[in-house]
Amino acid sequence: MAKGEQTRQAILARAFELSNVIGVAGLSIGRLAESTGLSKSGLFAHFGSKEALEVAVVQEASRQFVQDVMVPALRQPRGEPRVRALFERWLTWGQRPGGCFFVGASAELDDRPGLPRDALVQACKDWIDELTKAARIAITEGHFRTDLDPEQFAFEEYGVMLGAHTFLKFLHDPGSLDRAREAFERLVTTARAPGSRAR
Amino acid sequence: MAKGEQTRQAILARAFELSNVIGVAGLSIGRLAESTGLSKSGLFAHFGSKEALEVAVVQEASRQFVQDVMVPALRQPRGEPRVRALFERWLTWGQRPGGCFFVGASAELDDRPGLPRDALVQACKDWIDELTKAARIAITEGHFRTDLDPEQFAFEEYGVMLGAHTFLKFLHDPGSLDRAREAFERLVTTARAPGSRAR
DNA sequence: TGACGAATAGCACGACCGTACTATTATGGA
DNA sequence: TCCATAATAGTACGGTCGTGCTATTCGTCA
Repeated sequence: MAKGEQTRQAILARAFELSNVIGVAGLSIGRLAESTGLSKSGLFAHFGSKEALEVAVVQEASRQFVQDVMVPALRQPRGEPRVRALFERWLTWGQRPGGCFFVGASAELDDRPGLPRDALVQACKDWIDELTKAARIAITEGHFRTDLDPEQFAFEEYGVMLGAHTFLKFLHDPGSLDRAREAFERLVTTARAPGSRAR
Repeated sequence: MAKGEQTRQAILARAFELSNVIGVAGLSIGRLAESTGLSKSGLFAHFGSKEALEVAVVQEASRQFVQDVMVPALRQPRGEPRVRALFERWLTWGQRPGGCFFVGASAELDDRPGLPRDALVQACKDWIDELTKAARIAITEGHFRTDLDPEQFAFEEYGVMLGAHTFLKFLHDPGSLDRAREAFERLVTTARAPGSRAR
């Protein structure tokens, strides 16, 4: 019983690595089988369908994202420090080979309805929700203006992340990270409460 | 002689429509042939390879983008009005079915080196260049701060566009356009020269 | 240790892909 | 009008895809 779960996890780890580079849709069962040393049918049996495999990959990506980005960032103090931690942790996440899994997968799945897309949308919404909540907390903590719209803040922050990903992975612009950080600073600066200082 | 060019153009127009929705990579010669009423081999003969077809599609997209977005916007007065026109024209362009071709195609091709990718990178760089130049002109016109970094401005503007695309086409957020406009307003506001007023 | 069930492999299938090669039809200038 | 040639169709091939069915190997518990 344990054996099956163990290989399944190994498959998913490899599948996530691969799809981070070549995309969720670009992932094929044959190639994944070859890459894991399993037979095509042996691997297939673990998921039952390509679609189920894709869903599992999205969930594996979410699991790793929560572990690597969310949890550490949420350990930071409430308010601006936490907002900053979320952004910086994402920047690191986005620098793995292939860039941010979710940004890449979003573009692939946006016109392909189905369970994988649904799972991905949920993951992204959760992330944006977290960004929004962090901004809201920064308001209650007195770090950000009381009339700041936290959802708007999250939208713009997400846009900076998308820009960072695109400039880095697509345009191969070496200044991408610096530009993203500067954009983030401008975002935070205009969000600050009058009298609140950088931290 | 004219006949061939004529069908080729018809093919490309249809190919652009299709790939705007299903992606450049998702486009297949068989499906495109069926959709245009040609035979697979008859259509193939016009391009010689799938890759050449993809390059042609990117060029067709660029052609339409220049015609629909760039040219009209560049007819606006130099400075902030032109900056605004570029953004608003893009918003309209991004609302066609499938969203902005370039945003979608960027994610598809970012990990697939080759001529189609090169053509796409060039098109995107041209666009970002145009955004940069417009911001630079706005500085010389006295609309924007003299210490504004036009490239940084373009980066952030591009990020807003990416956000608009993602929130609209992937997250299906109906407030996407308003959020994008608000983000753009914040961008322009902080870019303005002291004493320069909204126009 | 034996046996039962889970895990994996082997193989075949139909579908679609891009791309040759050849045949047919349409076009446009002499 | 005729004919060279461009434009299009027909057909076939090798490859990969997802997936079903059957056989074999392996892990685990009585």
